[in-house]
Amino acid sequence: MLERSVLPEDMDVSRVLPRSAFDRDPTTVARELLGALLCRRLPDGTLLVGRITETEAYLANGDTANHAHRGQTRRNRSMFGPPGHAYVYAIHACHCLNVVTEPPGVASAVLIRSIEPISGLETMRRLRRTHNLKVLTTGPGRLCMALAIDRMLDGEDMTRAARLWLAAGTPVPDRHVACTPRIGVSSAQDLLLRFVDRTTPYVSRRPPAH
DNA sequence: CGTAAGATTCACT
DNA sequence: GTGAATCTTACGA
Repeated sequence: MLERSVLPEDMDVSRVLPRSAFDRDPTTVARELLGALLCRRLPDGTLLVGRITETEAYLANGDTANHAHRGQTRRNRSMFGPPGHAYVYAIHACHCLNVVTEPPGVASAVLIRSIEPISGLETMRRLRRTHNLKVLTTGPGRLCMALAIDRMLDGEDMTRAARLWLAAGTPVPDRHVACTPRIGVSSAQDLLLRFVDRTTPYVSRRPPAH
């Protein structure tokens, strides 16, 4: 299959999201990140791009699923820093990527759970050791493996567009967005803090048809 | 220092 | 759907 070498007009990875985009409550940021572009520059110059299709918000207050709900530790330190930085942690044998939200001292974040692969697919396939598009980047651990994201990128300032950043994409209209409970967390199942683009197959779990 | 618990994934039934 | 793999972190002794 041919590598897509030129991105579509509305997928300009230089439209970097500014810090103000993340200095807001995580629920709003999670919703608005749907459709944005997750961009990764590898040490050899390879550019990997995916369109965000699934996110989750983790709240600073009253959210026992938030790693920071019992205070700062070595692992979650990044979440207490400025908005727009990455919080990357390891779980089981995988890594998960979050973007820190709200001002320093307010420990909230948005977990990026799935992307639709846009550019750099051959490299992603090699990193993931699969040719199956359906599972290439659908799931927080899978997308981190596909984009070579690990704890080295914890704390990275994503507004500087160096190794890892977010760029504006095509906004996803409300009628295409489903809100569901978060995946893999036992607490707070009553909160609808997961946001999914219902029109794409590139998500970890499809929400109910209606 | 030992142990338990995951914001997961994969192979299987 | 179910269960096992896998491994880092956190926390208490």
